[in-house]
Amino acid sequence: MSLTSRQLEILSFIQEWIRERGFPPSHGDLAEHFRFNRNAAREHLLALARKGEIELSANDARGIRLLKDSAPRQFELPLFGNIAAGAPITAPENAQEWLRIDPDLFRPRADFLHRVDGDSMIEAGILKGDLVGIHHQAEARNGDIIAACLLDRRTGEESITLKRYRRRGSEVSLLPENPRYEPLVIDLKRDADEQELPGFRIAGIMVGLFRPGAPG
Amino acid sequence: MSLTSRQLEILSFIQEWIRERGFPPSHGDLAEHFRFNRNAAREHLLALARKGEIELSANDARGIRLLKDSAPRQFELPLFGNIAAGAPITAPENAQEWLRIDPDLFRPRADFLHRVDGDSMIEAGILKGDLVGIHHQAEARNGDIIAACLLDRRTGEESITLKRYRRRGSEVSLLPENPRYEPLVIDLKRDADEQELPGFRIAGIMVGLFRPGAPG
DNA sequence: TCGATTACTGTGCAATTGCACAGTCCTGAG
DNA sequence: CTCAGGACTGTGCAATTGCACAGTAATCGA
Repeated sequence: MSLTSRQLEILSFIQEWIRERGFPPSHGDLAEHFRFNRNAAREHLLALARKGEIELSANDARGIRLLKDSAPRQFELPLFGNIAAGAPITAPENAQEWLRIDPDLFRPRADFLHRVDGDSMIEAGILKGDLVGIHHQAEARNGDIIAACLLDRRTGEESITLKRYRRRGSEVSLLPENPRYEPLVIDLKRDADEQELPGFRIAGIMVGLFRPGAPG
Repeated sequence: MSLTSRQLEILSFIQEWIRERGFPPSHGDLAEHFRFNRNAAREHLLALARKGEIELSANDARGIRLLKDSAPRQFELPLFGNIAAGAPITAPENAQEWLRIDPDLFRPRADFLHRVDGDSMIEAGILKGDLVGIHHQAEARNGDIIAACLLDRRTGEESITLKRYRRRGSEVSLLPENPRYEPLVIDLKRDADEQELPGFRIAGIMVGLFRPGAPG
């Protein structure tokens, strides 16, 4: 039995709440957040329990247990796809998958993983299919490997690409680590003004990688 | 600040309770189980919070969050050093460290991690300092990257090295992925007989890698 | 058109719950 | 000996909380 979109909203909120605080929300907490009646909260919980998503413990305050995916998210990282239209590309609810890798194994802490889809960074030891750990931050130093977020203004689609970062004045170069590829140069002044250029922002810096599987 | 034995009892009970039910116990639940007053429960919780074991959310029913890891070892991998004398090099009790990475993220499952200490595998995208995931198995196919276990018969020390495996008859070649290094060739027949040669066995095959930190 | 389901509002109650305050008993360090 | 801290008992209160019951409205397949 599948969930309605509203029920999925409620379930996601409960998961998020538990991850953040370590204990489930009460009926009142749900009602306050969604701005509905406490009884509406109760009925949603009953529906989620009926559909096997959660288990309710009768008469116990916050007596909610997540049945699916009950592992603590505290030690997991979200993996994001390459392209997002509309919603921000690195919003937790858009995660393709959650991998049980402790974010604190990276320095600084990783906020999400990104799958590398080409061989443009091969000389930095980053192969196609590798999952790179990214620490969310809007600025980078020269020489950092960054997850660059490029916006195609015609389609509204955002994509993430991994490149070495170099900035001179208002000119940003995104350098591949493979002689067969060309650097991408962006003029921040023009980028801010013109509509034809792809919008650019730094999604974060690379803080490590995970490779599931041996190389060829 | 360390816990008293009583406080440890209480903390263990809370961890167990959460694992079983998915939400923390109330003061009353603690009081009922330990057959003491509800206020005694509260004071124990305050003590645990003071000592940094838990975090309490004021006025929230069951507002307890565990701060230190209660993550099951199930989702962790041991990291082994390079050299072991005497005891088998990959015995869990000799682990340098346990890292929270789900062994099942690798295919096949990883049994331990090994830190790469040179650049002999650089062309396979494996850099110095990388942690490679190894699946325990005694045999390998040609082309597999293996963790080779070499025994120095004079000192009794075992060391692990990562190489690509190739076997022709009784001749095993351990091939680096770097033109500046030479292959290591072992004759299995002579290895079994003579005392001067280093003993060789396959500790396992590489099934992935983890790199904490960005490259240069 | 009917019934089922979803998604709510509104009210009320009894039990649960966190918390405050007042005490007791014991142990170990200064 | 004193004093602090741990480990409790006991009481009381206000807020929180789960839950029951009574409705409303919209949607949707039969």
